[in-house]
Amino acid sequence: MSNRGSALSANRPPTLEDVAARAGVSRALVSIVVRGVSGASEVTRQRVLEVADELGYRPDSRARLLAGRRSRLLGVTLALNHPFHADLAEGLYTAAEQEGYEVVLSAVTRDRDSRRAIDTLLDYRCAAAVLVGPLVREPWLSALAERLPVVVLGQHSRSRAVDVIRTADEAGMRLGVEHLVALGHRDIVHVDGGRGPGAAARRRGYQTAMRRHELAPRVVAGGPAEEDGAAAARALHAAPPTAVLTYNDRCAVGLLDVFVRTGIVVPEAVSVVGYDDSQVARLPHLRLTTVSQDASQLAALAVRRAVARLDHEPVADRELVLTPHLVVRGTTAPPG
Amino acid sequence: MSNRGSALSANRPPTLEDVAARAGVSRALVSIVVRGVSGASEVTRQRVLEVADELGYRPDSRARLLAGRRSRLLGVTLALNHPFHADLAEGLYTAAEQEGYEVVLSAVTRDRDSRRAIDTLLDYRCAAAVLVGPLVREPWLSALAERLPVVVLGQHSRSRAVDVIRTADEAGMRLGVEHLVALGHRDIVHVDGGRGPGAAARRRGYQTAMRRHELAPRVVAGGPAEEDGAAAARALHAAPPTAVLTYNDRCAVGLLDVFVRTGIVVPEAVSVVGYDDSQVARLPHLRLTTVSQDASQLAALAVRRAVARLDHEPVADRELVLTPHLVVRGTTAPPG
DNA sequence: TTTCTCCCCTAGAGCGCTCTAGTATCTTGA
DNA sequence: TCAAGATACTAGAGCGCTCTAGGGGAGAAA
Repeated sequence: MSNRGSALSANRPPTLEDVAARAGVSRALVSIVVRGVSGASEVTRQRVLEVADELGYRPDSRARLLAGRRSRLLGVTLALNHPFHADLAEGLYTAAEQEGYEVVLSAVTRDRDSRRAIDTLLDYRCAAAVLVGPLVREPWLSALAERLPVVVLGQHSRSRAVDVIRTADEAGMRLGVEHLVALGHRDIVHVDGGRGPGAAARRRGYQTAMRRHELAPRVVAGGPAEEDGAAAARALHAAPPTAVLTYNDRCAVGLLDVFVRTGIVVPEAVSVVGYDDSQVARLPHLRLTTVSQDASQLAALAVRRAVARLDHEPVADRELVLTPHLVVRGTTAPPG
Repeated sequence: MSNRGSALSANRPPTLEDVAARAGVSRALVSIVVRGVSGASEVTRQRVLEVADELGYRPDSRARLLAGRRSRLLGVTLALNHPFHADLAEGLYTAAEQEGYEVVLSAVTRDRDSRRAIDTLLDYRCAAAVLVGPLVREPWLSALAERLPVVVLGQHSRSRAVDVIRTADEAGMRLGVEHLVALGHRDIVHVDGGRGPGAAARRRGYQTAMRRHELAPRVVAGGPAEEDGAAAARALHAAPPTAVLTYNDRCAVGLLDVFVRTGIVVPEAVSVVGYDDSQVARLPHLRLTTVSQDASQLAALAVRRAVARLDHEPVADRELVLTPHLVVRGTTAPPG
């Protein structure tokens, strides 16, 4: 906002050199001050910061990244347009900042696959990668993990080369089943996630919990998106159960929509439980009962883990599994 | 994948220097080859590329960005979790690649405002900024535009300092109104977007179009999200119109949901038109009639404009306004 | 032959920063 | 009094690349 009277050429943003010249100290000292490390007297520190502010100095990320021994850059892949990923990304930004790291996002889209997304991160020479988006297949994942610490966030991975931070999907489904059973339901269907991340575990958790209550599991093919839930709802129309647990919230939304349209009243006729507690679940007109994964905690742990690896701290377990909890809202009730 | 037998130290990724040494040429020549510019014979070009591939060489973005005169980096702000923004981002990636630019995303979240997001982009010294996410207020926007070319994408801006690529919101609403009028509707309500981007223009477009048909405009307060549409639906319950145009698709989804729940059948009792043609509108169970903004074209034009500014090409108009078109799906029909 | 091009290639500076090694100054203790 | 240690600061190398200036050799023109 100021920049007045300085000897800066043209429109070029001020550099350390400019600040140093104006403050009458060396470039190295300014570097020390702006990084906030020790080695400068309080008096000079103040003066340098003042000058920096006056010139509108902002450190150049590229140069900083290039010069530093450790890169302090966290690469994140994610699928845009996925509410839960958005929640995680939000948490990652916050957590990374607290640890003194920067975040660079790389989106996975229809014509930009995970490998492309990861390559971009690699080109930035980020210190560690957090994979929120779809994973790359095994030989690639391990190869990646050889180059930098890799944290898989929010989904399971067989790979023994990466860290995994996720919630216990089986336990989550059990919570859902138990809630419904406690309400008096016995005819409980699971609309699954097919081959989606975590789908197998959730299916398994559902089946185990059902058997524990001596109930017959009934799985209907679903998927990760609204349309999959909608399709499942239509498939269920002939013989609707009294309750449904879906693979995720988006799936639940599609299912709910078709239910409502076809005159199946929720929760009076059918109870519905989602999974993720993403922002849609909290919408006042939906009020979806759902299994909550604490996105910000997951994100914080992922960042922590990445930093731990970078600092070569000892890590007890590759996999960190959080216990989810159930958020009861308006889509579940005793069977009518 | 190879890297065998090279004299590379430890785990350090190969550099230009490594490739040059192995190929027996200078660093500069390798640079020429990997950048794909002229100045190398076909024979050496092949050999260098072979060696580069063999070593698994990938250029270091940080260094490349730092050394180059022009940065070839396009900064993009966006709100995660907004379907239309995701569509735009997807288009930006594709378009930027074609122009030989890289994209860096900076998310705007609840505790990371637009200014923070933009500062991050600035720290990367990107060549130009494309603002998809919420805008910063005026003094800031102009100040930003003084430092680099700024393209506002998908929304209006008063600022004369920035380029704007968007669709004609007024025309879009007129299309919606005209479609409904042609179907025989006369009692048409607009659920508006409040102070959201483009909301004023859409409201105006609706009002103008209604008056042109000698119909009385009726605007109900809405907003950008599902819950706003839902609230509007409840507000309309006492005296439902025969048709509704909403501010955007998300708003329409919330509205539809409440309509369906309260027994208002769409499109038989009420027709609904959304805005954006985002991915939700295309969901098979929704099949939302909506005003389509061609995200990939918008994105391509935004990139084109940014590059034009960087190349100092003459630009006719600061603002480029595309004509939207209507996508008729299943939520509109003649009044019952 | 000489000179002028053109083509292929290299040397080396420099982008803005970090970080190691070192210098100068000030304390402190015996 | 001087050595020993802090403390405050600086010089300068180097991160991996791009890009300008220029070298050298081959072929064309004079």
